[in-house]
Amino acid sequence: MPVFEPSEGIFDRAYVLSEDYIPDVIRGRDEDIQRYKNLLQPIMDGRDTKSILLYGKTGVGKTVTTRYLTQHLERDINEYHGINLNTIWVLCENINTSYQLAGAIINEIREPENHITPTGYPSEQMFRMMYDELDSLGEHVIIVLDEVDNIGTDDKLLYELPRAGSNNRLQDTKITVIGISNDLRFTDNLRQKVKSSLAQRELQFPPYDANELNEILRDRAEIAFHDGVIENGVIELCSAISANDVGDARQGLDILTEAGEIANREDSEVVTEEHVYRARDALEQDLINDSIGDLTTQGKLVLCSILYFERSNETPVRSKDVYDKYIKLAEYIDTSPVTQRRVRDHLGDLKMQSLILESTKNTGRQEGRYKEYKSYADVDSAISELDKDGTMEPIVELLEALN
DNA sequence: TTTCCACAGGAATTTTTGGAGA
DNA sequence: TCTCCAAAAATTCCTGTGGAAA
Repeated sequence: MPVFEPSEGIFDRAYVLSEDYIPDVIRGRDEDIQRYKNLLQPIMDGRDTKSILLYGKTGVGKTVTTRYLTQHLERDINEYHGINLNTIWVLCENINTSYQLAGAIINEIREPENHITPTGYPSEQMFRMMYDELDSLGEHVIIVLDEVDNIGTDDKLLYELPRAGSNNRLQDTKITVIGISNDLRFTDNLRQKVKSSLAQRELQFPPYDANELNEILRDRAEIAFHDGVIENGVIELCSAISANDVGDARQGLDILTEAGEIANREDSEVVTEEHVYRARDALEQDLINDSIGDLTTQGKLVLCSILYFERSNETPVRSKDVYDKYIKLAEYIDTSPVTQRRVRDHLGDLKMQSLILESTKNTGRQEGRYKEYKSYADVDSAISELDKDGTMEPIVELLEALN
């Protein structure tokens, strides 16, 4: 008996809904694509190119458009000139220094068995290895730095990389750097010399409106699902939810995919609006669970402290009391507690991840100014997620006992 | 209008962790 | 095993904040 069998049901070609799928037609971006194409044309003509910085909010088509154009450029330049154009795609999501970026570029070029480790090399050695790898590719290379705004103030490479040819760091390879940023004010925060190197040409992608989202989702749904399985109003609802948020097509596609999977699991023959609402909630919960799973032990302890007060109906709770409880919980599992200052940082991180809510109180001379916290995540779900980490088991039992 | 409270959080520094290479 | 290296986590020190009370 096989363990897995092809799942039948409402999906026809589900991969069409994935992030990696590049459609034949990019909707709602005609003018942007033409301008982008003009900036890449010098590569086709064998002329020097400028670095390009593309920015716009999440899910407005920056990545898919870049993939679409670089893929066509690779094919066309090979057909007309017999030149091999390499595109190196680096997702800078977890990269915040030039050192880490150099390591990521090396690993993009190398085979997995030759990947390097993220630390241990002197900086200059790391940069030299990166330029050697790039030079070994020869001809023309496009380096796409997706979510480049994650690279903070350590931006040496963002300045150097676009100038690598003119600075003789590369002998045999020409490179073009494309930066993609979700932060509309990214260039405002760049040092002038980095800006003039990385963002010689800029392109901004505006958010999609509900009609454009509708078109995108409908196009994909027609291929991804069997005929007639999407009930009237489902596409419009997915578009409306994502347009109402930030005009994010990725979010709309994720909700549609999840709604389809829920319908599939329940052997439903159609995807309904109710599936869409449940999909939205499930995706939100997944995000929270992922955030909890990624917390350090100290971060989990701080969250446990707030969950303790939540279970005791004593929220919102001020930071001082969170710290006192945190100390007790740390002792409870034999972990050395960190300082109050550090716990404030952890509270800030938990707030950033939408796991807790924060409000400021000020009682003047009486008790001064302080912050209060309560859980934003569903308490039962948060506790069950914490339960997956064995080290938190005694505290999870304590929290369960409060129920 | 000034003082005071209790933190909040920025900046600099130190410690810890994990990896490379001799 | 030891030294070097970079990143991340944590600590220490300090100034800033804003509203009620004086």
